[in-house]
Amino acid sequence: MAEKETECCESYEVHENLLKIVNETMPAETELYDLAELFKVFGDSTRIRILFVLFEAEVCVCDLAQVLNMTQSAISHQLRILKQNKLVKSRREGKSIFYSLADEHVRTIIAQGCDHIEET
Amino acid sequence: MAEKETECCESYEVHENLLKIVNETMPAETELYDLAELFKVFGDSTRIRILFVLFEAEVCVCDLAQVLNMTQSAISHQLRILKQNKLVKSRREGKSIFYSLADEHVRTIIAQGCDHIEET
DNA sequence: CAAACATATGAATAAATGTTCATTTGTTAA
DNA sequence: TTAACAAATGAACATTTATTCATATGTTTG
Repeated sequence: MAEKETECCESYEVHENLLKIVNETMPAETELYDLAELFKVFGDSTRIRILFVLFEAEVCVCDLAQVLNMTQSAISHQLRILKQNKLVKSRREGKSIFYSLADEHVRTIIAQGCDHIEET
Repeated sequence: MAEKETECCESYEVHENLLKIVNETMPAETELYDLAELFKVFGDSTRIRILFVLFEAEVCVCDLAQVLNMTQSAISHQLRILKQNKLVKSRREGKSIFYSLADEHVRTIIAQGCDHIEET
C-alpha cells in the first residue's frame, strides 16, 4: 500500500471514505459555478424587490422604476441580469416592454429563504 | 381628486392598484436585506462546495481544506460566514472543530437551485 | 511550562458588482 | 421624416468580497 502524504487530524480511513463519497456526490465544476451564479442573482435586495413586484403583476420597466423609486437605468440593468438567468421573461407591447416571472421556481426559492430567516 | 404627478406609459388605474398591492405584499426593508444577505451566502462556489461536503458528513476544518484543496485560512474564513448566517454549526473535540449543517433548509434551498439549473 | 497542532482572525490586495450618467436603439404618432 | 417616448447599453466610479499571508488563540501532550 502506498503511504498517505495527506494525513490530518490523525484520521486515516475516515479520510479515505470522505474523499471517495465527496468525489461521487460533488457536482461538476460547471454545475457548482452555475449554482453559485444563480444564488448570486438572488443576493441583491434590488433584484429581490423586483421579483416581489413581479409576484403580483406583469409590469413594464418604467412602472418598476416608479414603484421601487429607482432610475430606469438601474432597473434595466438588473432586469438584464434576471433575464440572463431565466428568472424573468419579457414581452414587447408597443413602446413598452413588460416583464414577468419566467418560472414558479423563483417563488419557491424565495419562499424557502423567507422560511429560513423567520426561523430564528 | 388630486392630480397624478407620477404618470408613466399612459396607465393610470393599473398604477394605483399596483402601488397598493406592492405596498401590502412587499416585505419590510430589513427583511429584504436579510433575504438578499442569505442568498449572497449561497452565491459563492467555495461555500457551495463546503455545503456539499457537509451534506455527507460532519468534518473538521483541515479535512475540508484537504478535500477541497484549499488553504486552511480560506476555508476558515468561509466557515465563519456560513456560521454567522446559521447555515452551519460547530462543535469542538479536542484540538479540532467539527462543522455540520445547521438546518435541513440548506439542503432544500440548494436542491431547488439545482432543479432550476437542470431545467434548461 | 514549552512545543506542537488545529483553528481563527486582521490587514492587504485583486477581482467582482451596483449605480449613475450619457448615449443609443427601437417604437409610435404627428 | 421628425419628434417624443420607453428601454437598453457602455464607461466610470465606489463599494463589496474572496483569498493570501502573517499572526494570534486555544487545546493537548511531553
